[in-house]
Amino acid sequence: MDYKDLANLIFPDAKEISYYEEKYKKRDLPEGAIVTRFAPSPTGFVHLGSLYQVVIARKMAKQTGGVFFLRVEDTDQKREVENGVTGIIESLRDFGLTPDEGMINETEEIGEYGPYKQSLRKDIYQAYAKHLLEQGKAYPCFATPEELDEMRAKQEAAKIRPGYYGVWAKYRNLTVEEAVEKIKNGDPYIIRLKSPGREDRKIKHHDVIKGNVDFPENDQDVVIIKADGLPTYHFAHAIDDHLMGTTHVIRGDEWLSSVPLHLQLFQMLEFKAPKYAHIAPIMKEDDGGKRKLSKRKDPEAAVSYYTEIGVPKEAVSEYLLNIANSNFELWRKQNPNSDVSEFELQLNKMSVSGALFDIVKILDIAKTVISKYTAGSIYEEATNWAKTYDEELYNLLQDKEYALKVFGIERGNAKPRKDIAKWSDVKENIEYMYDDEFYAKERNYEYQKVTDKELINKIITLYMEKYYNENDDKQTWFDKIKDLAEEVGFAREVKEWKKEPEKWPGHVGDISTVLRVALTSKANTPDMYEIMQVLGKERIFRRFEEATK
RNA sequence: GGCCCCUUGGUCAAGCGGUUAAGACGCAGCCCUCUCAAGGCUGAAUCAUGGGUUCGAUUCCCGUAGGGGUCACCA
Repeated sequence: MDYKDLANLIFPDAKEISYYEEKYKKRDLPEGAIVTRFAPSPTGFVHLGSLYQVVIARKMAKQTGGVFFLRVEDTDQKREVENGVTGIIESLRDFGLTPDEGMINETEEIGEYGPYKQSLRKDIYQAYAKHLLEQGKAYPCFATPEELDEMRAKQEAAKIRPGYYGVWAKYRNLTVEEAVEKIKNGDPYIIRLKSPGREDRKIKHHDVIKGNVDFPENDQDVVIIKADGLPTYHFAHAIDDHLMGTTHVIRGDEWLSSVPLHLQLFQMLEFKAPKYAHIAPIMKEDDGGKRKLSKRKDPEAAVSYYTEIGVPKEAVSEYLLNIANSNFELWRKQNPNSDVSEFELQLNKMSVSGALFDIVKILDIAKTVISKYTAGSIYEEATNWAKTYDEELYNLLQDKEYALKVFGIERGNAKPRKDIAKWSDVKENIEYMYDDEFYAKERNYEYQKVTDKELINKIITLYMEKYYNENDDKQTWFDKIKDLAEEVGFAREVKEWKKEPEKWPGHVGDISTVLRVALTSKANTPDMYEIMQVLGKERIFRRFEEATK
């Protein structure tokens, strides 16, 4: 009896690996094309850190004419969540990050290298496991969980390196006969790699992001096929990324320490190893210290958070790109209107240590992004957001023609307004432009500098009776406010007043503030002339009359 | 604890043996023919620490401290 007999006993139906090697042809791609992937567990949850990886992986593929695919890693049934795959795909779509191939919903997929769901690839993994068994590069291990616990306890007590390796690898050197007997006897087992590594030898690894990193060789006989017949992550990674033609494995740096194992696996399977790029995690300040952004503790760790508060998807992507390559910011400044696809991302320029997450900066980017939208796209996006998240706003926006006028205030010019960072800001930004809302709410007329009610009423009345003309252009309009200021004894020009502030009780700005507050019940608003244009004479006068009561 | 990685202003960071140590967010002040949001200008603020190497270290080497990751039949 030899290894072949053992292999046949364990996996009698597995195909030859040549079958798969031929089935999955080398990808026909241009020179330098990069193939990347996103390989989540189907939990339905997408972490900001995962989105970060996706932004980077997809961008690298796109900018080199390569492929970015989605593979579902569901080899751990405990992690599975109902409709988890759909949840992930939808989250990615919300950010405009659709994969070129892979799963497209819970059950369907596109692409020539499938199945893209690991649980459906069981026969593939078993074929390769059989191949290793045949060569004596893997073996069945009969250790029970209790046995392993006991071993670990002993190792811990003796303060030696824990794990299944060397002399501790109890079933490593069983003869084929002994193994066969145990199997025939019905003893449960899993398949382990027979690691040829030695802990006292170093391997050199060049990581695309981390640079040169030296590790001891892997000498652990890791599990490659579990009791349920499914592979462990490590084994699946090697098989899948080989067969699917991944050129660059871009993943979180919690995987960095598995590199020696992975490299060993590729070598033992006689595969060409991919390049690895290990991304530093996005961190969060936690009383003085840093820690990874946490799914449980931090709402902003979930990408759905940004969709919910209505941060535009480009803003999130740009922020992430900015963390990835800080020269992105400079590029954006020089190319304010270029598409991000024109920016060339460089993996080797990425930071090796984790950046603290900065929501303020994300919102700043969002403001700039939104400021470039036309009134029309703001209307579309805000309405779309409001439909699911804010019914009141959605109702306000029903009169599209009017909403467009409101959103058009100080927009579409060279220096557009920059006051909306997220769609959830919109309502309070435009509410006062709607009469129903305006009159329904309690109005606090805080006139700032001018406090005398008589004078306030005089200013408003004078303005209505003597100065307001709906046909005035902006210059004339403002000149008239100056005239009004003069008439009530205020300075015409702010500058003049600043030179000799004791000469007048106030300046034209104070007068226009009175009008602004009377009109909107707010001390700060966008350009008052444009607001008045949108409101129209009748509504303006009604508001003024209301204010003088 | 073993192994691996990291350390420039409050934050993101450029830098790669000689620089007045970029830039952005935030903060403060000023300016901008009405207030805001912007925009412009100005300012405060950084090389963890101790040793080397060198004519010269933020930059190279070693130690220390601090931080992060990892040590599963989870990914």
